[in-house]
Amino acid sequence: MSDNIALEKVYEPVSVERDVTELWDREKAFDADPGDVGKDKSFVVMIPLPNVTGSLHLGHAINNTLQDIMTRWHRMRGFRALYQPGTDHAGIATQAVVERRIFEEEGKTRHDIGRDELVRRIWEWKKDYEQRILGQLKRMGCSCDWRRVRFTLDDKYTDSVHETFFRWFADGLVYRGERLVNWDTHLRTAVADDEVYHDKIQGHFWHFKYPLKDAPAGGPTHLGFATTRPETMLGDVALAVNPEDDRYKALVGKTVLLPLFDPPREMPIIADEWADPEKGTGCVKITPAHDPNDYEVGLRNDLPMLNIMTPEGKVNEQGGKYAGLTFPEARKAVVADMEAMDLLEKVEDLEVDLPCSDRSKTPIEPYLSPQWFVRMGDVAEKIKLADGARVPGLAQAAIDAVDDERVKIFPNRYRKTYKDWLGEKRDWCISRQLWWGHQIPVWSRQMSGREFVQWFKDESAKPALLIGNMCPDLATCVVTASGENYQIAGTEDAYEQLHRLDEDVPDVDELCTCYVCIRREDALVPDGDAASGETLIAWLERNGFERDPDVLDTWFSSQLWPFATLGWPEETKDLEFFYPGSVLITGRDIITLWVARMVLSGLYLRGQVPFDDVYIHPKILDGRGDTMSKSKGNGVDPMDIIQTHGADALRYTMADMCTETQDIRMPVEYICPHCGGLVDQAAALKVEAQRRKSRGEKLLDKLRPSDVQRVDCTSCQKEFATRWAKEAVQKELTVAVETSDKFDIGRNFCNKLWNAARFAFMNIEGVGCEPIDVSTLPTEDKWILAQLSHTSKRLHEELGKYHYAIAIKLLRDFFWDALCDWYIELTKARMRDGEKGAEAKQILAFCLDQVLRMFHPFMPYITERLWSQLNALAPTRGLPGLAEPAASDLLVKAEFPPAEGWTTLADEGIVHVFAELQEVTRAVRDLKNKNGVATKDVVDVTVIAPAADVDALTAQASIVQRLANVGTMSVASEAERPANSGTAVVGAMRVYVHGISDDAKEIARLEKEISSVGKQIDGKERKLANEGFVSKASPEIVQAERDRLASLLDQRGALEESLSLLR
RNA sequence: GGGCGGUUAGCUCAAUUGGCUAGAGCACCUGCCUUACAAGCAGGGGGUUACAGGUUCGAGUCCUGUACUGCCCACCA
Repeated sequence: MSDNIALEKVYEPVSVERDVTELWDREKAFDADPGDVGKDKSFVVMIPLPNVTGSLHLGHAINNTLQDIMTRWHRMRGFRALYQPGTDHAGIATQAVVERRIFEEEGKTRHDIGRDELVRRIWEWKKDYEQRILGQLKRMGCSCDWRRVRFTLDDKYTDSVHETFFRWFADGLVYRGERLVNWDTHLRTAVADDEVYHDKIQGHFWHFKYPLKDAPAGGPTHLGFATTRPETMLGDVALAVNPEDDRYKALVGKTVLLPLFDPPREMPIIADEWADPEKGTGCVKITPAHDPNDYEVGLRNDLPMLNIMTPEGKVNEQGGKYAGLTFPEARKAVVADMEAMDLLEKVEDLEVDLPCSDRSKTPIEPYLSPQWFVRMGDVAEKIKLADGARVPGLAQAAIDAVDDERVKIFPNRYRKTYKDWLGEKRDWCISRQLWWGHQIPVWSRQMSGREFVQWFKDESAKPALLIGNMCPDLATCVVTASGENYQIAGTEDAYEQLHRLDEDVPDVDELCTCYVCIRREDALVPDGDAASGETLIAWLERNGFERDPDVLDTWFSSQLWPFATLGWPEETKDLEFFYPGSVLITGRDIITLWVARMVLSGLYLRGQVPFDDVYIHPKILDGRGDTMSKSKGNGVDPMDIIQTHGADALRYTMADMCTETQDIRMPVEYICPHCGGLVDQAAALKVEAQRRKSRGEKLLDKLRPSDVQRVDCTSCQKEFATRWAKEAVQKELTVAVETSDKFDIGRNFCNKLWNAARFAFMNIEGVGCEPIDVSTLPTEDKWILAQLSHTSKRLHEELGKYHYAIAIKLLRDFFWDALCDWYIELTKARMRDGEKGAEAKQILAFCLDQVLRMFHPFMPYITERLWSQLNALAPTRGLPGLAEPAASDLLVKAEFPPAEGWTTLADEGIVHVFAELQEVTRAVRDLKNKNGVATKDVVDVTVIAPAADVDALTAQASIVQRLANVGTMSVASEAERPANSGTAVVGAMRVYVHGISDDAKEIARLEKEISSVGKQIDGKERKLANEGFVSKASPEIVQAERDRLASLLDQRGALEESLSLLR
């Protein structure tokens, strides 16, 4: 071995990853700069921005690995590839985490410390976790352009958010509405549907009746109904029956009395489809302000929306004598009072679903509260997109984009998820009663309609000037005024509308709220007196306007990710070149929340879809089949895997397991810090569950990994801590690293690649780059080159379809099976022979060159390291005139093997010839093995083959000789079986391995094989005797079956002949 | 409740429009420390494709139903 081949015998990822990272940093390898539109090709992957709530787990690792594979692949294909990094502020999630922590450590709530202080604390948290996340991404080898890191709350990003809000506001797509929201009475905030989970609890089903007013003679005096939530009866405004229900038809329009009030509240009996005649009495109470279905009924029937709840979850002044009670107290009181009035008929036990807030774990209440919404449905006069196209509505625009395949979704089945959800066209509630996020850029003030008009018309009042002077730059603000009878909105014609107002304002004394939406926080009052330099915001606040305290839903900002990161709303070079992007790679859970919204906002704001493809990848599950998540505490830190197996092994394994249909199960093990033994996490959970049971604890749910703090090592019996343990426990016991033996696959593979390269390096130093005549090459050379070409072509095909697992398997098979196990083994002897070895060395160098290029997107570190070694030892590589890949100092920027393969090398015929030789080789090896002959022992072989093949086989004999340790191999069309030979039949050939068997053994073996072949023959004969098969199956299939039968018959003939000779 | 998946070797997964003897890796068995690699090499055993029907010359693959199981969405007066 030459001195400059200083590679360790075993691949050590730690130092290699460190060195290669330095190299890439130094060379600015991932910097993506815009090129010439139309001339240069762009490839853009936007990272699905991780939340700064916590650090990344393996679920992110697969996501980012798959993104990086695509990015690196395209970069090597000559695209200007941008992999955009960044993080999400993740509103509710982050605020909740920090709040919880503050409460645990200091016993203070957010109200104790105040808005500014809480936000400051969250920024600190963010700084910490953003750094950790970016560090994790770097260590995983993600080739992001690190100069471009963005955060959804940074200043420039906030400009994009305001711009979007402003445009939607101006177009009337953002509106203020009273809506039922999921109200968290503990956090005093609305939470999104997806932040609500449902608990099953044991509840009751109360059957009550309300008395009828003016009950018809002889008719019913009361109307029965049932409820699981009696306290909401305080908000009842009607009873509903089904219009088709004959029992109640006569009562529709009559009045019932709600006797909990004094005097009793009178309510109509209405007909509405919501009432199901099959359920209960067929009569249902309607509480529009506290139930989503009743809300719809209320809208349809023009019922009052009677809110009976305070934000804290108590009964408000609408609740009469119940005001001030909490909802549970009100429930008891209502039931008691109804019972006292003899209006309670019966109580059933019923398991009811209780919606709970994911954040505070307390029950949520449907609550009527003012919120901001984005209109998703179709609008009357169509929406104008940024490119001028008109669409019926935002949701429809996004549906159309998938329908006509401007956006292609892989796998195809997820189109349905996307379209079904958008098809509902539900308006999007974008306001959140939180402190962490983009505060809504709207200031408001109450005033009378008269005052409003006066105020705007007053030339000395700034907003009037704003509107009047500002037409060219209306950009800065839009004013809408909403009252019962009028509404001003829009930009160009707002001024006109305003002036029309004084003529026909119907009720100018009515109070209205004036909302002013600010486009940019730093916008100045354009009053011709610019020297004052007062900002609009300051001006508004000086004039009694107050900013909306709410912040925007976190998805409002993340939907802008594909262009906000590129400088939008400024028309930057980046935006021009890198938008639209190429592919979005993400998990299936955010197809609706994120993907759909990026498409619709991309269309609206840019006139183009944000990406061509969407690839949805499998989920990583733990050993029990649960998805990995922070809240379950079963997420494994990729750093743990990188520490135990290396980043490339992590990536290799992820790609290898990434199939089309199947989620990825990842059993987790702790590595005992004392003895290094592995302890199964699932088993540790069982032990913990037992421990708790024996302590008399009741376990409602199965335990989560985060519930386990201490584990006894099953090998050394010593105790260790998990990463979920309290700090004191972590200090007392040592914390165990988590791992999974799944990653052994990747680690083993890296080691193989490492060692194959070491072998090559020992042989190829200074190898030339001479013209080669393929036709005169030895069979194995032609074969490996044909396989290489084929592999390159197939690799492109599969990666193009996002078939990661198939792609990496192709590569693996080429490298390990073909190159290592056959080609290198075959050429070892040649390599040592200076003269004859030259060609083999050149081909080996070329193959290694190609293998490293093809593997690089999957395993960037190890391949980059080996690449520099290869460059040092054999700087010129290729087959002149046939295959001449461009040289490159850095593999990360090297040219990828061609999409069509190396067509000059694609000799399909040789592949079949070689396959036969492999069969013979295996047969000899098998016979030796079965007869207890050591692999290295040399044996003689006789092959009996059809006369036509004898010459060719004789010529190729050396392949079998070299690989199966064969001394002499004689090939003939006829020969006697040498005494004590082991016999095998391969196709039309008979293989005798001399002197390794005895007749008795051989007879038994042959009989067994004849019977096995016989079974196959029977099957084939039956099939071919079948009229239907022969007449209906395609001719090629039938012919193939005939050929196969013929060869089986030959084989049996040969076996039987051998057998009879033995006897 | 609606939708989308899954159920194939002991384990984790493949199997391109229905068509060679249903394939890999891990684990297991046998033999090898053969000068790149024992994280390796050479061989081997192991499957009534969840169950029940149906379509077809032919079904892991298509259809119907059942049973588990996972995810997404909606909702339960």
